[in-house]
Parts: sequence; C-alpha cells; structure tokens
Amino acid sequence: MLLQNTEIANLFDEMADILEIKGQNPFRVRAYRNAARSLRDVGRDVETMVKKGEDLTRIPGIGEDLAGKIGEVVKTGTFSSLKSFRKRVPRGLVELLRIPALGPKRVELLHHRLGITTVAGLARACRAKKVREIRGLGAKTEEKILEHLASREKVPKRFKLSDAIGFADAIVSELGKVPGVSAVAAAGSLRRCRETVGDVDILATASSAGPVMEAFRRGEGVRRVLSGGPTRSTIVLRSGLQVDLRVLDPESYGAALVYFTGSKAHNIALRHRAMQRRLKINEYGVFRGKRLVAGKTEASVYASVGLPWIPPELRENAGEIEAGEKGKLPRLVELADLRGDLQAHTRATDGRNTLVEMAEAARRRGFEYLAITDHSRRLAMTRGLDPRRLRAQIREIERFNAKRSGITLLTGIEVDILEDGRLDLPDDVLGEVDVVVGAVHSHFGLPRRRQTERILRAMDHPFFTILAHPSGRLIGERDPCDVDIGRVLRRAKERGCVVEVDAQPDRLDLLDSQCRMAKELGVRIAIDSDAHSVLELQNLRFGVGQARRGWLEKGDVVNTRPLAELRKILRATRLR
DNA sequence: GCCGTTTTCGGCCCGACTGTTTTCAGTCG
Repeated sequence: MLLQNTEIANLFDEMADILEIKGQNPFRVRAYRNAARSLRDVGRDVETMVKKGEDLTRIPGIGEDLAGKIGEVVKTGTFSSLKSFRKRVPRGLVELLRIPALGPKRVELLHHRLGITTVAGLARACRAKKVREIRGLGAKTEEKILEHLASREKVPKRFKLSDAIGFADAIVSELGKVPGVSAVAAAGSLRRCRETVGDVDILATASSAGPVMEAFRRGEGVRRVLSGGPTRSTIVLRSGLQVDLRVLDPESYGAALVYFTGSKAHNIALRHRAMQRRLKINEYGVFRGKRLVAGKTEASVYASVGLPWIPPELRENAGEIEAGEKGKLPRLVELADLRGDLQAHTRATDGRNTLVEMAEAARRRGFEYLAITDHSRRLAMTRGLDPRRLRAQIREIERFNAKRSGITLLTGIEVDILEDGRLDLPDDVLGEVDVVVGAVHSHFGLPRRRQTERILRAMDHPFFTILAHPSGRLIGERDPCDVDIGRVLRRAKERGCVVEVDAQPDRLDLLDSQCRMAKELGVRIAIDSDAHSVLELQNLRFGVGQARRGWLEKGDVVNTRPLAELRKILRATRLR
C-alpha cells in the first residue's frame, strides 16, 4: 500500500542529497527532505490520490512543484530534474554521505580535489594518506573513515526496540545510583516505541554533571567513547548500539525531554507554533526574549504553545498537534487495559511450556482469559495439530476450566492459510473452538493480487476469527508480503472479524500506520503476545506500544473486554 | 521549494562537539 510512497520519498531524499553536494540552496534541500518524510508518514497511498485526481498539495510539505513531480513519478517511475542532476553528480558520492564525518561539503571537496567518486576510491585515498592533505580535513578524519569502513559490515544498522530497551534500562538504572543525580530517563525513538531504534538518548539531571558523565563513559559494556563534553557524551556499547547522554539543569528537564524524545518533525512543528507566539523553544526551556517561561515539565512546554501534553508514541507530526489543539487526542490503550491474550502456544507444538504453565503465568499477570492457539498440521516443523490432537487439546482445556483456577482458557488454533486461501483444517473441527486465528506461514512471495485474494478468501471462512500478523514481516529479516492491506482491512470491517497486532518484537504486525488505518475504518483489533513461552507474555508491552503509535484506544481492542463481552464478540464473528 | 494572524515575498529550528583552526566550518542530532 505505502510502498509507492516510500519509493517516491527515496527519490526525493536522493534529490536532496545531490542538491546538497552541488551546494544548492539549503532550504530547497530541506523542502525535498520534508516532503520525503511527509510522504512516509501521510498514511495514504499517493499513487491512488494521483489517479483519483486528488489535490496533493494538501499533504504538508508538498506544493505545486513537488505535486507535479509526484505525478511524474507515478507515471514514469522517476522525475526529469532528478535524472538531469544524476548526470552531474556521480552516484557513489551520495553513498559517501552515509559515512560519519562526511557531509555534503567534504564529499564535494573529496570529489573536486582527489577525484573520489566511490567508497572504494575513498578507502584507497585514506590508506594513501591523501585525505589529510586537504585543507579542512585531517589525519583524525582519515582514521575515522577507515575505521567506519572496516566495521560497517559487522554492526547492525538499527536495533529492535526490545533489544535497545534492555540496554537502555541497564544504563538508566546504573546512572540513577550516581550521587547527586535527581532524574534519569531514556528519550528518543525508544520512548516513542518505534519498532527499531538507531541509537539511544538518555537524559539526566544532576547537581553536578561531572560524576554522572564519568560513570556513563566508564560504564559496563562500553566499547568506546565517541565524544565527551561537559554536558553531552556519546558512547558505543559492545553490541554496537550507540548511546548519548545529556546532563541538564532540573529547570530544563521537561524541555529537554520533549527535545530529545522528538520526533524531529514533531519538534519542528512545536517550534513553529512557538515562533507564532513569539516564543523560542530549545532543549533548555521555553523563552520569551531571554526570559525562561516554561521547561521544568513536558506539560509546561506544551501548555506554553497552547497544547495538552502529547503521549510520546504520537509525536510524529502526523496530526497529533492538530488533534491536541482541538482537544481530540485519543486516550491511548494501556498495557493495564488488557484482560487477556488471544494467541499463545504450548509444548503441543512449538511452545516451550505446558498449557497449565501458560495458564498460570497468564493468571499471575492478572489476566481473566488466555486463548491457546497452537499451530495446525501444515506447519510440520512445529508438529502442528491435526483434528485428532486438536480435539484432545480441547478436552484438556475443558478439564482445566472445570477446576476454576482463576483464569479461563479459550480453545483455539493458529490455522495456516494455504496458498489458495483455504484453511488447513476441516470445517467441523474449526467449528469446535472459540478462536480461529488464521495466519500465512508459506508462499510469502505471491504477487500482490494473489496474496490479497488468498487472505480475503481465508477471512470469508465462516469460522474465521482473527487475522494473525497480517504482513508476515520479520523485522530485519523478511520484508512484508505484498498485500493490499487497505482491502484486507475493509473486508475485515465488512466481515466483522478481528485483525491482530502481533506483539513479538520481531513482528510488531500490524504496522503502526496500518493500526491507524484500521482505527479509521473501525476494524476490531486484538493485541496478542503470540507467546511461545511464559516469559514471552511480556511481549505484550511492545504490542501495546505499537498500537499506541497507531492511535488505538481501549475501545478499539477486543482483549480489553471482560470475558463475557469478549465471548459475545467472538460468537458474532461466526457466520454459521 | 514550501508557506502564510509577519500572507505572494522573504523568511525557513537550533545548539553541542570535533577537528582543524587561530576564531570557526562542518557535521550531527
């Protein structure tokens, strides 16, 4: 759905890179970058908008000119001014911009003075110590480039949210013990619950910055210190994760938290509002002239520009500011709202705990219900259930529920959606369980039309309850299937079935933008752990984060309902 | 190249750190 947007955004980013290297008007460069970001965030397919003749200039950052260029891309796959600029700038130069310490000025310098046009050429020049001879560059820069080129294969570019949170929590807890520290918190994309995190930003307030900076740079697991000033330091952990620490005055804490939580686009929009009110926002506070007027808390910063506090997950400049202005911010779903979980596995297939262990872990979490949804026979490597074994499990669950142990198990199955859209078990046995979770586990590469029809057909099955991990992506490993998610969600609405946010940290599927689309369509959502062990019930926090990024409220999520109400919803999904 | 309670021209977010400089440009977030 939004593939086309991303492709156009990539072309605009490339144009911005080229213009930057050519030393063009920086504001023109920024216009392309803003437009690219806007396209990625807009949540509507611009290709469709173009074909329907809709007005693209209503998208923020898109004016007459760029609207025309988008039209050109939809028609031809590219736009003519990009093509002519590409001829004037060797393609390799754009790649050089990705190297730390190299920006447009230095790339142009390297090109102009040393004739460098490729990464390989740059590496040769560095080894021959030619780069340090250029005025404005030096030996340190040369070494930094070589070091980066040597290590860039080894280090993953972005970290999964769950991994980054682990590292961040450890550092926050260590820094909290340093004498004189009054507050420590992780900000950045981690706080916004982005599915992956490029680096971690940590803020601290302290009576004196020295000791906390010292503790940070000497901390456990620090591979190297990239920079270290009196108020800011950057380190790289052995895992390759980069972490920034900023130490501030308590009076600035809220302003700094806003600033370093981002997103960048959200902050820019806030500063625009501040400018209109003749205020200035920076990481130290909100200022009228030189006078500090707010900044101790986040709420004070937002209040200074006439807004309520905005939850971090919404801070993407994707409508949250307008919603805040009108008092229409969503009351986002919270982890504590969940009363149960509708996808979990046991040792019957590929889970690591028994049905009773899973039930007790869910009860300890305070859950009222848990659906047991092991795999179906098609997934042979998990020893998927055939009708006989599924019926045996149903009996086992009935016996468990008869004991009234403080939690109710729902019977279920995660049934494979076959290549042609049929389900992997016969209708009669599917009719015997409470929850039929349909999932694609094979033929991920079908062309869009067939993949979409396959899922639609499966959802039309009379006993279909929940569509599991609809895109099938595995973060960093497998791209999403080519599915028309808009069609799938519209059908789910008509059909009355539920669509899942799978909370596994490498799935987080539905994607955030798709959650928002689902909400707008009024599709019912389940946030499921997809736990394969008792520990993995904790995944739910990531699913809730994803749902919050998609603006979902308690009322949108079926497993916030008490059991009796949930049962009604489940029964209503059955077409016979 | 975008945008508008500063409205069709003239602005455009802003501060920290590094490396190279000898007072600052470039990069980064």
